[in-house]
Amino acid sequence: MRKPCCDKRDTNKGAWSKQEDQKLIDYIQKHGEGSWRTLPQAAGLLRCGKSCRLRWINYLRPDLKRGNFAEDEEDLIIKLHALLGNRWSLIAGRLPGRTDNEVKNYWNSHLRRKLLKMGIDPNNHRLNQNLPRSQTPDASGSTSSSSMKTNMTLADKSSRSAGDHPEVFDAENVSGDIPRDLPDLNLDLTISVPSSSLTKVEEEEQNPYASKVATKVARDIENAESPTLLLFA
DNA sequence: AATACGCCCAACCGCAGTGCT
DNA sequence: GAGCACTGCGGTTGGGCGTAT
Repeated sequence: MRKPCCDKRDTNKGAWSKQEDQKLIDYIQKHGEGSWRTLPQAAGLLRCGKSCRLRWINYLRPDLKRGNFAEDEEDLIIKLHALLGNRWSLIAGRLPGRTDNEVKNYWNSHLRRKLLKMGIDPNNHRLNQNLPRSQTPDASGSTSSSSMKTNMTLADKSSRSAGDHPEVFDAENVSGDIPRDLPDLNLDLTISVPSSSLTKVEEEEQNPYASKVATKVARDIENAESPTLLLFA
């Protein structure tokens, strides 16, 4: 039996106060991230380490981009979800300043619905035959989303490489039972990790978190069995 | 104005992965 | 190799808020 991550009797739960936020920020600015288990006590917080980590990553990190998702971010999420499924941390890793939680919430509250409205099954990114397609305004192409132009190239490529993501776009099936007016995902993924002329070390100094995520994403992509994923590299 | 309803998002929970002893 | 501690991830929950009735 695993011990709980903290003694729940002595920890606060629920929304964070400004004072708690400030304590956490101050502590991390002084000592850096990590050691989440011991951090709360060291920082004088009555919180569980996991809670501190989540608060920092999802809300307090200085490099976070707050506010609405841009259209190109939406497109990218849809494309990445088609390839990666619900691997939110990987998807968020390609969206500078966005967190996995934010992406996940945005997907569940906006993008899922948007795809459904367009007659696309958000789980497998295939056209849902039970839903009306052309009647819906979005499905007729009124959407300005660049991802919905007709282009099957990458989907074709990915068809044999879905590998451990059977839920992803399967063009082999598509060719058989999906009509040609399929709104396509234009999986031409050209967005890259924010680049700069900085060296890796300089980059890490300026933005340690983004750098860490970028490294992890690159590693995950390299390790991915699916050749499709190499397109991100 | 009061209530019901639906949506959004921060936070929690449990499990899996990884590294250390 | 086993056991443990710690971290990270994805699914889920619930409170707050806006809108509809």
